Amino acid sequence: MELENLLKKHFGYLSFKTGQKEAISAILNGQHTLAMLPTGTGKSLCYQLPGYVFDGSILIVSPLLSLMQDQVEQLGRLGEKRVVALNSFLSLEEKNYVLDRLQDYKFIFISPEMLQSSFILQKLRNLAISLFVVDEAHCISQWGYDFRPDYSKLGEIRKSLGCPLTLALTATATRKVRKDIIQSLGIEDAVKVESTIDRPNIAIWIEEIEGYQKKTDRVLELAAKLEKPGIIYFSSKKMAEQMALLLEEKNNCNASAYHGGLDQDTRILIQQQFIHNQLDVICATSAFGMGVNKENIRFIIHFHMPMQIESYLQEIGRAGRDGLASIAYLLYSPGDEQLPFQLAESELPSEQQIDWLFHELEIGHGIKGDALQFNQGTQERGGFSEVQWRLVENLLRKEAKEKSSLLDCKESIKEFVNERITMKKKNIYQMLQWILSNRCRREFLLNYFEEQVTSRIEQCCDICGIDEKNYSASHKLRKNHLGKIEWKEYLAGLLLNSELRE
DNA sequence: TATGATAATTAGTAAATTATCATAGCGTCTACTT
Repeated sequence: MELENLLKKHFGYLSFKTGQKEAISAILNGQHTLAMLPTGTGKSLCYQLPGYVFDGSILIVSPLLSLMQDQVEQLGRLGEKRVVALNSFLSLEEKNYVLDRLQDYKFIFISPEMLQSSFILQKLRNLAISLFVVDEAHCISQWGYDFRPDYSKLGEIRKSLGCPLTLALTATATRKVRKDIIQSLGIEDAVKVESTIDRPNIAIWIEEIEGYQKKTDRVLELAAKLEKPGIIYFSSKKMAEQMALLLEEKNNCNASAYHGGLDQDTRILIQQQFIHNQLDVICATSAFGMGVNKENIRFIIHFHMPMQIESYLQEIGRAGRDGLASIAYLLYSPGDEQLPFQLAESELPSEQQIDWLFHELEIGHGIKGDALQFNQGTQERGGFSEVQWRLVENLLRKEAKEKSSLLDCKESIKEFVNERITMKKKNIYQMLQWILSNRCRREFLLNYFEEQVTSRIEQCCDICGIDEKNYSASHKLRKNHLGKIEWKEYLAGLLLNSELRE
């Protein structure tokens, strides 16, 4: 059957979006594929459609529980019942039930952590997997080295599953990250489907603002003026909370904070409220956004700078999925880069901590046979954070297998940590360089992803010049003058603006 | 978590030491698993 017919039959669409057809054709040809498709262009279709062509099951590695739930529901709405998410939401009974009937499921979603369970892996080995999918594959590169080490083990997992046909999906990956993904998964011969990272309907505006208080005032001003809904990104949970309160008090707008420190239920609730237009503004940390399919987000403000250009693009990419004009502000105060630098260092263990740990190992809290055993509380006494400890444990286990002496182990762990810190710092410097540059913002970003500017757009960036009025709430009112006018909100906005000027 | 203001304590009723409390603080992100 023609691909278009399949598309119509199972999904009700008449034509493919950019890149979808190329990726799907490659998969159906039996070629490993790395597909870099812009956000909101239906990446999931790239494995859903082949699911109806292939006989076996599709195994999808997904980074977030909420993302898995979303995908399960989405497939459910399309009338597909053979879907399951294998994660900790399942009770033990449910999990056993599912594991006993794996072959009955067409689409199986799973986290990289779950794949580390030998019991589950054994069950999966007995299953006919026709396609192994890594969704949000840049996580391999972004998280795999330290934050979620299980991401870096997907290549091994894939091998132990018999090297099934593989599809890696992502929206933003530099050439280096793409290479990293391909190497890590062991799919060197993969077909690459690459589309531009440019989002012409998102204007980019960078503003240098002296001091923290002025920045706060500017955010309040922007949030009052700009057409909503919008997201404001922070690198601090506390700041996100404070700003949400300020927005509610001073701007009388529906705002809420969102960060990893909130419990699961609250997070789901806030995300739902935002998607259903009950909230105008989300004050978030980097925890918010992945898998949030909201079409009409009109602005993104960065109160703090992200730690790398890829993260910035992912975050602003959440605006304007409907194709309408949207704007991304980044507010920079000299010295802001200190925060990401400190974060980068605190994620990894220090040299002293590593020395201390190896001293512990030498004096007998050491290696028994193959197993590394630490006394309880070693993590605490060494002052290791959860992330640092996980990283060290993982590295030790890996290095102990390969290296003969403790000293060799120590040196190679130090080397690894140094390399990571250098990498992270380099990323921050590049971000900073972009902020401080006076070249066209878009051109710089495109070049960073080794793309060229093909055409100049009218509403580009602060360097090329844009008309800020295009993005204000009152502009929308004029534009929709013949339609429904929400006077109450309009007047409230005017009032707030005049209050702010005083 | 340090800082500073105020209060309480003490063989010595004036001044130094210690206790208590409120407050500001260059600011610290990301997920899965039992």
